[in-house]
Amino acid sequence: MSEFMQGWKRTDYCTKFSVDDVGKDVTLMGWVQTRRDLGALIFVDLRDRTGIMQVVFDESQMSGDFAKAESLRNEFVIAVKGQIVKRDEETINEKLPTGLIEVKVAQLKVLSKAKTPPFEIDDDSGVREELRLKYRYLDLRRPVMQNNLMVRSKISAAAREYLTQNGFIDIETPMLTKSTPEGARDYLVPSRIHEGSFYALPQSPQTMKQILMMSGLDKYFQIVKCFRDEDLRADRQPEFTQIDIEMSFVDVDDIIEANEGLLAHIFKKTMDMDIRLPLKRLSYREAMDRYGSDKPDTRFGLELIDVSDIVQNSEFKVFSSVVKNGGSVRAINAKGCVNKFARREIDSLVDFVKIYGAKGMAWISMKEDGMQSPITKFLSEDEISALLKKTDAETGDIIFFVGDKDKVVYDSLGNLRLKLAEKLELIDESVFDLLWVVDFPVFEYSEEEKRYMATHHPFTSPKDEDVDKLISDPGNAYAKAYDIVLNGNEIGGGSIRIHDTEVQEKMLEALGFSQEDAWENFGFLLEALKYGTPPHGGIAYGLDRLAMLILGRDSIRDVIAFPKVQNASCPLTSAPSKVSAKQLLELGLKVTE
RNA sequence: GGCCCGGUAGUUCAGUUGGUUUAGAACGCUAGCCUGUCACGCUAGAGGUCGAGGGUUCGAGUCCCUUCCGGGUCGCCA
Repeated sequence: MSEFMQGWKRTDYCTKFSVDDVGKDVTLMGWVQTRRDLGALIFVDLRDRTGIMQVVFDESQMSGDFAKAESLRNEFVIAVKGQIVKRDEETINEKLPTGLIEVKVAQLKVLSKAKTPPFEIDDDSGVREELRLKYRYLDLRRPVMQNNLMVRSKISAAAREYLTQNGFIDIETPMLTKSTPEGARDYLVPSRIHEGSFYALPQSPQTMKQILMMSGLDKYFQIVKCFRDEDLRADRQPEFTQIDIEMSFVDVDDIIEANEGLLAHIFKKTMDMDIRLPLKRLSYREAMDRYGSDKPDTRFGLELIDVSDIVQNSEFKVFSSVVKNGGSVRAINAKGCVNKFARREIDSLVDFVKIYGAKGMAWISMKEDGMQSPITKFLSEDEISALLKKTDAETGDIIFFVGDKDKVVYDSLGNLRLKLAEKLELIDESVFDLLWVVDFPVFEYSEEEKRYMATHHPFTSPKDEDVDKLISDPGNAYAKAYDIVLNGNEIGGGSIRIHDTEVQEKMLEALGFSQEDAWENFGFLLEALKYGTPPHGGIAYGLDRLAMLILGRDSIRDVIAFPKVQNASCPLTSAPSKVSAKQLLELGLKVTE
């Protein structure tokens, strides 16, 4: 049976002692990391969240407690009373920060025994994640995971500190709220009182924070959980945390400026890193044309080159027809890669771009003994030399070409660019590359739904000069929207919102809402707009993703204490689960097997 | 929903062309010995439905089919 504390008080964490404390009587508590049993002498590495202290049990100097010491096993929770002593010269452990000292134990309490854990609690255990998540409490004992959560805590503390000091008010918004069309699928919560009706968990507090601006609260922030019932990814969870911000009487530059201050504060406080302000800004158009992505990683080159004009009248129909149909042909020059990619690897890159909808990928390999390419035989000499000139092709290079609709070209080459950079190890992992992408289009055309969809969301303000284009020329309307990008990852995004009823109604009309639907879904917002709305806008950061990048992790799950796996279940609790017939009946739901 | 990768002692893995015995190794675990270990050491030992089900075969961890689980990704994520 476990022993009890019985008045024992922990003097301090295991690593808070040094040679200055030699001779002191202390009480330490923690977990048994390892035990080294030499017979009449037992060493235990005692672990807590700060690290390790070696404690020594010497049979000749302990009475009944020595038998207890012999029974200790890994992950037992113990309390020891003893004296800090200096280690002999030859027994100093330089690997431990506390390696100059140890605790000579006089008394031991076994506060809790432990089963043998299913995996070892150390940093380099490459244990199946499934198992780690099932026994998350053991996984979280690992120093690396404890550090992840502590750094995450520092990030949110730094954000809270900066925002509070700059006059932002922390306001909570409801978790049980109204389902909205557009955007992600909602998590729904059935109402007991209103049979057949549902609350939705918020995808973001978007409309609420706008209403707070209409309420005159001016500067708002919240570090808040959001929910989206969509498929998971390495950097996407169904519930995640946003640093959500909104300000009144501002335009794009004001928000960007305030957020650069916030980012600088976070990087300073969490990593002691100074970031150079103002940050780079790229327009959406430029980002797409140069990098094929609206979240470009600009830590390396391999930029896209538009060669549409060269091939638009070519006999090579694969290229000329896509240009005539409004698409484009673009290229990436993989400098000096002729000898790095064998034919088989080029073929696998061709397969790679097919993931993104490309029907194929052409290439010209600039070998020393001449060009090798599946397409040069279809092109005229003039076309070939123009292509080589425009792509700056030299001996040793491989030029890749994709011709298709712009979206496919951007997706394929944008991702090929990242793939090449990874294969060629072009990325300096120690660099933090922050930039703004601005001037997003208001709409994207959805082939699937045969209508325009909001690139950002339906409350995003068009640029002042593009208001009239919402209906007349939606494809060419640009928005006061911006994303903040870190190393090729979108870590936040926002916009100036529409603060005018008429513009908001036009926007909803352009998105295909009837007057009636618009009012049914967003009536509360449309009505509120009419009562005096300040120009306002804001931003929301993905805290999990930011923490992941700052910590250099590949998975968002490593910075979330209790994440869900790919099928959106929780291995620890087994959520989601069946509920009782009684619970279902109370909701007016049918009970089925 | 599609595509790709994976699942073999508690853990991480090896397991050749389908055939050497009772499917191995390391770590972990159990027991014994050990007063200066810190990757403690030494000795002995336990531990397996090869994810599951079906099939082919004289013979399946290995080949085929189905299925479950995990990871990555496309679609999706205003």
